Amino acid sequence: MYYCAMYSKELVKGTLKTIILKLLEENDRMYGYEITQKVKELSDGKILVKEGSLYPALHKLVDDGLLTTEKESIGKRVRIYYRLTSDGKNETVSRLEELQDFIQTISIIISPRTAFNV
Amino acid sequence: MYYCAMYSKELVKGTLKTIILKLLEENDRMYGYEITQKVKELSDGKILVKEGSLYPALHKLVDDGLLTTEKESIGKRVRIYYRLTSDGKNETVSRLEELQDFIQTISIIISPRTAFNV
DNA sequence: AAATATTACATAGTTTTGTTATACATAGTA
DNA sequence: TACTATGTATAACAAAACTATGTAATATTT
Repeated sequence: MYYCAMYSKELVKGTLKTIILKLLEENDRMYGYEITQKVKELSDGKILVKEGSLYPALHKLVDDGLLTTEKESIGKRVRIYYRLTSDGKNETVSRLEELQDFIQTISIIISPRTAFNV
Repeated sequence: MYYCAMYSKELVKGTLKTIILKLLEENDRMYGYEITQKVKELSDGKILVKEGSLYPALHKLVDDGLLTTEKESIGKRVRIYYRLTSDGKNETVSRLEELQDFIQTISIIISPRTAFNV
């Protein structure tokens, strides 16, 4: 499982935590594997989150007080659900605003410019 | 001078080389300092490329055969112009396509979803 | 019944990328 | 004189994600 199958590694960097926060904003609570599948689905298989990326990121978000965890037993298996804290909700909003602004800036830079519109 | 003044560091990562290539695609040849100023201008001061980011990136692009250099003396000062090679032109096109595709994917992921449009 | 794939979490080691800080040097301005 | 702008350069460090690996339960296929 790869965080990036279609896109070069560098390109995708820095968006994972924001994506996690965004998904938790609209899904109340999710567990790790569920997040990987949701990203895969939404990106049409173009972004495949690896465990080696996901779990460190989730643990960091918990350490930073943005997420809380709830352990749940599914048969003999343990599942760890993640949920946004109040701080996490605020952080999600500001990170999404930043990402949207960044996308707009990058779009301007890489959009074609000619002698007419410079 | 910072590569990222307004945006969190992680977010901006991975786009610098593509930005450099794009600027050289439309400007025939540019020197380092000129690139930093152009990015600053186009991003409205939101992306400030640092020397420590720029020159290693430029050298890497030269090593990879995507750019060639031309030294020029301006008074007693030496200025190094960079220009796309044939490979560099091809690489620019594919990198721009990839970045545009990626932006679209990310936009889908972070766009609001409700019970109505899932 | 055995083999394989999927679900589910976890981490050590490495690589990539960019930043911070610093260095050298010329030219213009307060 | 000191500061700012122009101009190139690199060593040391930090952040982020990847590769590879490990454990283990469940479901599916052969």
